[in-house]
Formats: sequence, structure tokens, C-alpha cells
Amino acid sequence: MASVSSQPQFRYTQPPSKVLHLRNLPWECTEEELIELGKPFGKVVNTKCNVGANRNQAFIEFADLNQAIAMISYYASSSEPAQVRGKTVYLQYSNRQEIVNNKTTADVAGNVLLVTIEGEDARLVSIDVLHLVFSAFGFVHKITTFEKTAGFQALVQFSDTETASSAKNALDGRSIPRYLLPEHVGPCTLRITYSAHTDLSVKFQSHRSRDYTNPYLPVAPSAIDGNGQLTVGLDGKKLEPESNVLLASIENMQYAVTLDVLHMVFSAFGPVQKIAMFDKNGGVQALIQYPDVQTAVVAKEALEGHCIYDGGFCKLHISYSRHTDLSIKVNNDRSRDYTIPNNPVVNSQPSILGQQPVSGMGPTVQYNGAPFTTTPEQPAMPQPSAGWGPGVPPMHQSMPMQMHNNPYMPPGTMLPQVAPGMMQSSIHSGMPQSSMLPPYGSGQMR
DNA sequence: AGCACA
Repeated sequence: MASVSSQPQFRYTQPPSKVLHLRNLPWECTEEELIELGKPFGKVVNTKCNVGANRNQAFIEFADLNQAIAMISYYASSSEPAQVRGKTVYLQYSNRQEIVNNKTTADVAGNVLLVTIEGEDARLVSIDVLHLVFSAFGFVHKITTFEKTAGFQALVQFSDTETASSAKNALDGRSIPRYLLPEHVGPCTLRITYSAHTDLSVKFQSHRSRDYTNPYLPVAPSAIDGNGQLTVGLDGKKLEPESNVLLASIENMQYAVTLDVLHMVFSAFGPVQKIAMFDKNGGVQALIQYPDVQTAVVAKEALEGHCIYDGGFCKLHISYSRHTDLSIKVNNDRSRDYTIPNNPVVNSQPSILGQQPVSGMGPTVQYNGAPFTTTPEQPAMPQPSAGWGPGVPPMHQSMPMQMHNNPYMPPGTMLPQVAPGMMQSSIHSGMPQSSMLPPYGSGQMR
């Protein structure tokens, strides 16, 4: 008897087993493909795919040992190697006699994905970036993020399993496109499994959890009181807590910026409830109130640093206000409550305000995505730049991420806007291929 | 291209 312990770990001939070990698989390999591969030789009773660190190994278990032997024998003498998606697959008997399928929740498809963000700077990936990335595949209902021993993780809830699966198939193992991350942030790779959850519980909108189905969900108290982590942004800089009320200051105000111009500009992102203008530090500032935080976030991201008029005039600087509900005592040319239909207009420009069909405006009004359903008159002063003009959605060109969580855009029309030049091809093809996702780094680095 | 528990 030769000593067993001196045997090398991998021998060229394993003792037969009805379980086969497969290697060099494409990492996208599915259970179905394994079954297809084994079917000609017998009944495949169990499989396990995406095994190993590179997810390029798998196991096939046949009902009968002879079937496994048939498959090994066939490919041992075949001139054509076994292939999956054009890749040569190497087969051998497994050193185990059956597949132990710890079929955990991670393998059972569901509408909620468990996303692990890998990388040095994983925790610097914002919930907004995650939302943007996953929105390319369908309406994202909710996202929660948290830190576990596994690292920085997120749960992403879709409407259904199919949408979740398409996102998982396209994104698992891929890296978040560089241009979505701050410059100094290193590569962040997504590892995705299914979660057992079907409906996440999001109590507040915060920097770590969002409910995109409920625009009226209150902002987390913890996000308001400046409690450590929640207020630290991508740069490690302090973030102001998000708010449904924006504070806009206007730089280089060569032209008068009227209440109506502001209303027009800010209405592009959702219903504006109230605006109050006032003078501060020799300039003009305005508070703009939306019904919900998300809309304000979108408007802020889209408008910050942009000019209302061409030529660098009336540059907007936007921050979050600590207000949540403005007190508008009277409607005039400096302040207005659009939620009150018949508020008397004092000292204003009736030719403009009087024509605004504002009676329907309010938190519950349906906003159809066209920026100006309540088309105001042209402002008395120069036309706002083309990008902001009436009827022209102000989202294109230089603003990569603006409308991504606008609750007023139906999900279907969101998709193409969500990630310009990024993932449209995979959206429409339904069967994403790695070559169709250029911005994503391959999961296999060599 | 080389054996699974997440």
C-alpha cells in the first residue's frame, strides 16, 4: 500500500464520482447552462455554480455514477472541449460524492439584492450613486446601507425578481464607473446576491437609507441634528443635512432674478410649494420649498453652480436650509405660497402671477415630467439660458446625474436618462454582455 | 485551470 498522504492535492485522475468539478467557467455561468452541458450524458440532479473566489468553478451532480463517467469519457476523447459561452471548460471527478447545497437565501432569487461594495473606499460610495447605478435596470423602491463584518453593504429593493435578477446579472462582479466616484476614491466592486427580504423597512430618509416610493417620508432626525457619520460626505467634509427646503444665493446677478424666474427654474424638478426671497450680505437669496427631500436633493445637484442666464450671469449656489416649512404671510413679488390657491397677491406683477394656474399646485399634484405644466409668462428680463427654457427639460448636457431620483418621472422614462452613455444597451438587450458595459471594469482583472 | 460553508 502506497502512503495516501504523499499524494499531491490534485491528481490527474480522480476516483470516479457522480459529482463533477468544472473549472475555467465564465463567471456569469448559470445553473441552466450547467444543466444544458450535462444533459446529454444523463440526469443532472444538482448543480452548484459560481464557486470559488473568481466564481469560475462549478459542480454537476448526476443521478447515476455511469452518467458522470460517460461525460468525463466523452470529453476525454473528444476533439471539441466542453464549452460554456465559448469558453473551454475543464472537467474532472469531484473529490466529493455529492453536492452539499447550502442553498441559502443568497441563491434564491428575490426582488431585493444584497450588495457588498468591495474596495478600500467602499464606504465612500454614496447611496445616491448606488441608486443611480441600480436605477438603470428598473425602478428602485428602497435602499438601505449598513456596515457589517463583510464590509459596506446595501440592500436594494426592486419591484420584482426579474428586475432584480437583471441588475444582479449585469452588475455582479463589476466596478462602479470611475466617473460616478470622487476622484480620489479607489475602485469599488459590487458583489451581489439575493436577499431574503421582500420589503425593506425604511423609517426615515437619511444618508444610509431611502424610500423612493414615499416622497413624504420624514428626514431622519439623526440626519438633522448633525450626528457624526450621517453628515459626513464623500470628501469627509461635513454635509449639511438634506432638507426639502433649499437656500439659493445668486452670484453675479446682472439681471433681476424674479420670483417667477426662480419658480420656473426650480419647478423643473418637482412642484415648488413656497418661495421666499430676501437680501443678505448685499446679495439676493431665496428659500425654495419642495414637498419632499428627494426632489430638493435632485434640484440641488442639478442646479448647483449653474447659471440662470448664459454668460455666467446669476450663478446659483445652493445649500440645504434648516427650514422644513416656510411661513409665507403674504404673496408678493418676494414671497409666495403656491399651495394656497387664492392667496391674495400684494404688490406683485399680476400679469404674470395672475395667469399661473396655481390652484392645482400642491403636494399631491401629478407632475408629468414636462418641466412647466404651469407655463409662466416669459420673465421680464432676458431669457434664461437655453437649457432652462420653458418646454426644454433642463436635464441634458453637462449634468450627469440630475433626474435620477425624481419621483415625478415615471420609471419607464427614467431609464434612458439615468445613466447617460452608461447602461442603455444592457437595459434594452435584457441580456447584458460584458462588452456592452464599457464603463464597468471587468470582474476579472486579468 | 485545480474542490464548495458567503
